[in-house]
Amino acid sequence: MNVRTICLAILYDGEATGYEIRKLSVEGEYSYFIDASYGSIYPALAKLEAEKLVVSRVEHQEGKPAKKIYSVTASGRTAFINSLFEKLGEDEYRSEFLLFVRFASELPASLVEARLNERVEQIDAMLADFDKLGEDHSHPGDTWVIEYGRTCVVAARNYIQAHRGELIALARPDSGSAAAAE
Amino acid sequence: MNVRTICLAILYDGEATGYEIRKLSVEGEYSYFIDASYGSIYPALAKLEAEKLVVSRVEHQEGKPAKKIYSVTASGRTAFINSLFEKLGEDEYRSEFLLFVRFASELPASLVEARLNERVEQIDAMLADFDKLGEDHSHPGDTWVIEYGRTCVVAARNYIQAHRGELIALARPDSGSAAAAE
DNA sequence: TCGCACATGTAACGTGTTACATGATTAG
DNA sequence: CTAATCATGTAACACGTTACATGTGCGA
Repeated sequence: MNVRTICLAILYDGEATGYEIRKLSVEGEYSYFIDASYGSIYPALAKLEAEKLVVSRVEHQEGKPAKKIYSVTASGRTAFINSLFEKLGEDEYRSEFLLFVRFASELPASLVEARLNERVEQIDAMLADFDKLGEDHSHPGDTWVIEYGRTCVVAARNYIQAHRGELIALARPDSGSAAAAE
Repeated sequence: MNVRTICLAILYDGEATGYEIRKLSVEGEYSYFIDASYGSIYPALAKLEAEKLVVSRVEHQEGKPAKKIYSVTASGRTAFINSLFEKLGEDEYRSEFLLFVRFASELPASLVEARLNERVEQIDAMLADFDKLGEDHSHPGDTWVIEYGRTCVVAARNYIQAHRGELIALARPDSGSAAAAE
């Protein structure tokens, strides 16, 4: 799943500028698919325009830089939807957290405990984000996707809470008067 | 999480060749962290050796190409464990499946249903893999990681089964005598 | 007045993949 | 006889990130 596809997906729901697309991809509902930077979005949009899959119009604003507002063309819509008919690529999941966990036995118990706590906090923050995203679900499939995400994340949280003790027991006991990190 | 780190992690548990490291990263227990190709592993190993974090010895075999067996040095171990003390990078999850789902309302119900079925089958295959991996857990942290993975994947499977109807209802009704894909 | 939000874009760089080059043995 | 497994490595390429360049207005 490349930046190109994400641009088309976002524009499918309505026009947007490169600046807005990046925001959506980093903070918004699309942040669960990709994290794109300006350096990839602007060239992708330019290429898409050259291929006539999107068109742009410039809007001048007083006091702010001019905007270049993109929207999909009919052939852009067709191309995007057609791409969804093709065989899906596999999901990919990369986790530094799990690599850390795997080596818990080589690390001090206080560090393992601290990282486990951090992780639960991160999950709680994500859950709060999901709640906010769930409120304005402009796109019909959004709710399903958000609830799918929530379900997985809650399962992860429960697992951590239920099995944190086992992992800490595996870790190296803290020497002496370890009050340690929090 | 780069190839370099994965090489150190794998070698931490015992010596291996570049060929074996790739296999582990694609098929084995490390496939849940990364999918590395020869083109990235061999150069990474060479660089690691230049930095004295690993050493190699060549083993000649009759009938087969010579092997270059790598193992970590003391400073390699230290460097790896020290890197685990640093702030963890965030997990990243990319899913073409979820992008597909988001646009279910633009797609034929038969296609949506077929993809949902495929997905459940894929999850079942993963679950079977987890069972096999669970058998020989040489590393103490492995069991925890595998059970964490299993928990998340089972939650996803349950969600799909419980809410498949809603998604199919959202999709475009199949025209006419649609018996469609399976 | 300092830095942030708005807004677009490019150039250098990093990191990884795909395809190529090479070559023997073994199983179907 | 064909394909796969073992085994290492390089070169071309794709794709993306970081940092830079440029500039205004607004709130702390």
